[in-house]
Amino acid sequence: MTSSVRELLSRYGDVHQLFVDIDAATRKELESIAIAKTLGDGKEIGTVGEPVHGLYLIVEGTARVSSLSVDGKQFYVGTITGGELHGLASVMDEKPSLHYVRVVGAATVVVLPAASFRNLVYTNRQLCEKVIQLLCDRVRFLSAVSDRFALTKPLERVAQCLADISTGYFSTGETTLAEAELEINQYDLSSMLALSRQSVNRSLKALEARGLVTIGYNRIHINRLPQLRALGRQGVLRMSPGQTGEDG
Amino acid sequence: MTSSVRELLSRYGDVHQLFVDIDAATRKELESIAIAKTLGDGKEIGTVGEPVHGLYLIVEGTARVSSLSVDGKQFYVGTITGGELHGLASVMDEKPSLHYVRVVGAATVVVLPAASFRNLVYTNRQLCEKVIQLLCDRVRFLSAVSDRFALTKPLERVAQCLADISTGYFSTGETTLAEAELEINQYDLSSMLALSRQSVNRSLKALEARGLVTIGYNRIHINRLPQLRALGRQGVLRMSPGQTGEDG
DNA sequence: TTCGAATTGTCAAGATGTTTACAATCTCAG
DNA sequence: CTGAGATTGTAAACATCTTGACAATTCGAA
Repeated sequence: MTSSVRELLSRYGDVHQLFVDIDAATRKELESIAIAKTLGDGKEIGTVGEPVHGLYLIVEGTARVSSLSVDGKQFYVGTITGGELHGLASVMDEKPSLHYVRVVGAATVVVLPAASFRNLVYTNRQLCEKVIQLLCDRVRFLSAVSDRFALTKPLERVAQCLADISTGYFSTGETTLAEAELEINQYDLSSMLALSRQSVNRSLKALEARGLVTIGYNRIHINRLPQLRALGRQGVLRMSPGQTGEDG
Repeated sequence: MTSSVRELLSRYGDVHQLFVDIDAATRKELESIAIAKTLGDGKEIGTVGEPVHGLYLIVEGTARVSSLSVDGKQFYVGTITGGELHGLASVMDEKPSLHYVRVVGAATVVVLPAASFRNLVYTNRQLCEKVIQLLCDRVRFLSAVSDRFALTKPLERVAQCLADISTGYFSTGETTLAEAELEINQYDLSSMLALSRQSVNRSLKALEARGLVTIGYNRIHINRLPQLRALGRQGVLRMSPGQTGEDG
């Protein structure tokens, strides 16, 4: 079991920030408390209002994150995939999970049991710094999400949201890539933006007309991430003559 | 100077969670790096995009927190007053401030310089636990803010927002009070809800008609916090016969 | 007390998003 | 290859929010 964990962590370890630039001893400690699991489709690794068992690191596969809204409807928050975490805040403050997190298809995860992980964090400065850094990242990300709702026009909201997703939803977001391929359908997008699917479609069409994105089936290709982000930030993007609709 | 800090912290120290339940030694360490300042009206203690000087603890007075939106307009985020902090995430991750924070009137603050504070945090387990706890609180709070925007109907959004403010915007929020007095005008409220002032007014009137709030000049009195919160959570609140409009 | 700026209360017109409905397209299992 | 289900594309009717305009109220300063 433990050997399997080590194998998994060494194979995918550097994918997550938590394991980057830590010394061998710390890594060994993490490995010693970690438990590898294979989870089937639909398995919930987090339920709103209930405590989490530990910090989940998705190694392979994906998990869908959603939140509860009025009248019990769930709305889409995001998808975590290989190298991403769930449950850090809940593990550290011992309070209930903020989201529903459900495995889609199947997933291989590494679980760091809550109590053991907390102990490690508070006795290992490296890890402690990592955790604080990750929580700060989360604060900044969530701050950006609320700011997005100040964008009252659907077009800007959609643009900003796509840009955020492209940059990496649960990561620090220092990417400078110009393109990205998002696996998301328009319904999910609408539910995370508090817009109707039709409005999202309209906005997407407008973005496509400007050559910023290309709409696919269950996917959206981002052609010009910087411009997309600028659209969200600065309101209406005025195209300079000559960069009109040369999308591939 | 330092004596003034100690005096201030001992007078208001327990107001903030950061100073609750810490031993004398830790407190002394905090006091030794702290700097007391009196800031005049309009003084900015945080500017979006610029690094923060340190962790600010408001001792007396208030500071207005706002954020930048499209086309440079600022929108209201909240007000921090006695016993509340600004700049924790920025101090810990050494990244720019997330908000504009401007003193209103005048304020007495205690500043914990960024580098010294970080050092202290990483060498003092008690403080470290506090900081992680506070960051988790922030994550939960911001999570609630984004969730609020999933409430598409103005009435629910307004209700939820008022409830959040009443519970204490920058605190953990375990209050069980039924009433509260909010010093906020309808314009600020509209800007934090991404609604027009007129819509907010309409919703407030509706809430007042149900006896949940009482509208004042630059203030809103919360008569029934639990019901207000329930309204946000459960959609439409159906009144049981007999509890109609007996507001003061 | 009085004046003036700020805030709140309302209303009609216009803009915009949602709803409802249905067609077109895509994907995947059989 | 085919058919069913899921997803995307569109349009009209409807609901609702915003805008703009102005009156009423409140509070503080003169």
